[in-house]
Amino acid sequence: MPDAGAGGNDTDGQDLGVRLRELRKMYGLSQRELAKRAGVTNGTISLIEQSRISPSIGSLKKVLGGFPISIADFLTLDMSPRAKVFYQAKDLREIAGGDVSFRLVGRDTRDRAIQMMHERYVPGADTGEEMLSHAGEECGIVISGVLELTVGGESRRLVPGDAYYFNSRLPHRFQNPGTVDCVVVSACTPPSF
Amino acid sequence: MPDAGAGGNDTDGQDLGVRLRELRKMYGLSQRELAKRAGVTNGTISLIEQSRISPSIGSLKKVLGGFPISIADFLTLDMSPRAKVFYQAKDLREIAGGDVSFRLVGRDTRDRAIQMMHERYVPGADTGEEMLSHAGEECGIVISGVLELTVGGESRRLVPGDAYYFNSRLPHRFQNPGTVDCVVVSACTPPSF
DNA sequence: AACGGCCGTTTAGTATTCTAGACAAATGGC
DNA sequence: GCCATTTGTCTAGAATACTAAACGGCCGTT
Repeated sequence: MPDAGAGGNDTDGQDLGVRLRELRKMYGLSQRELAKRAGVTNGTISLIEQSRISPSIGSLKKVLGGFPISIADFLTLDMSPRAKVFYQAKDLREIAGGDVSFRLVGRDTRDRAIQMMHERYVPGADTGEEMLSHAGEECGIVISGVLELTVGGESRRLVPGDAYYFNSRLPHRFQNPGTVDCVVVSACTPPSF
Repeated sequence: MPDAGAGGNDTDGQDLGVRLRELRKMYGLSQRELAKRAGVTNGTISLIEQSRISPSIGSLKKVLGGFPISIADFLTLDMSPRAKVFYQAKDLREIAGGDVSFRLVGRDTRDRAIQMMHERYVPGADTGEEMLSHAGEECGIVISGVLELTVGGESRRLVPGDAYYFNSRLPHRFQNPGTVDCVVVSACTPPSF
């Protein structure tokens, strides 16, 4: 009887099986539905979710092929229920070390992997509502103008100095409801847009 | 005889085996040395590197435990021989889409995961030479002052407008050789510092 | 040449994963 | 209540990963 000793429960990161189960339920799929998509059997899904086996890379890749997320993104996925999304200007953290000082968005920056850009939204700009695409995180600071941001159903109007941080898997939408350009310094993971 | 069909060669990303081999050689280890560190046998390493088997998550985790890199970082690792490191100011790419326009550092931004900060180096500042730590990427733009940057033995003096992009596994060092503060907008992956 | 040592590869056997199918519990119609 | 579906779990057998030990190749020394 294969125990959890060999590789059943992850020693360093989270439990792989539990995360798969959560991810599957987030997509509202049954084990059999996912199995069919992924090209494996339902039993395999069950065993993995129970952490009774340590799937091969090939199998895990097949399974994760069932929904739009890469294997690396899955392994680094943060399953915390509801991370902070919106930040007031005063929430921006000012860090001052010995010789080096800097400002950064968000408080707990560990386990985050992002890329920053300098964006400009003309009045009336709208990115639409799509894009669950493959995982990733997005954050940014409003420099000038007004930005209407909708994330996972929750909507906010951000003014200069305000910032945001959310997981790209959540449906999101950017709009400029104002009459002047909206400048945002933003950042996101690989696929960008 | 197990063929490469089941999961030997990766269908989407790069070849996992080749990457492991390259990574191992970058650290100057033999298969047996790595096997001993990782707690597996040399044969396993050989088979994986030849892509004749698709290792289990547990095994791959053990193997990668041999050197300081996480499994997720390994899977997203860019193995291109010598990616561009230094960028002239004119090399910064200005992207202008329909409603959105932005400037970003580096040309091929796919498969990059970074986080940006606003740094200030006082005259004489020096980060030292350590920090291979766990993987990651670093990039940045010099805003004002002069930044002396050494990456993998190669050294450059960057002035305002210049930028850099390199893999954190390479030994690197930041210095301010000037008499005034040096301001840099930089970005890097999780561990930050 | 012959030896010892280290290298990557390969092979036979064991351990594990994965499949196909059966099982019990929960759900929804009628 | 009863049937039909669907759910997650479990079991026997096939397929695969992993181990332990060998093999041939290469280099430096004697």
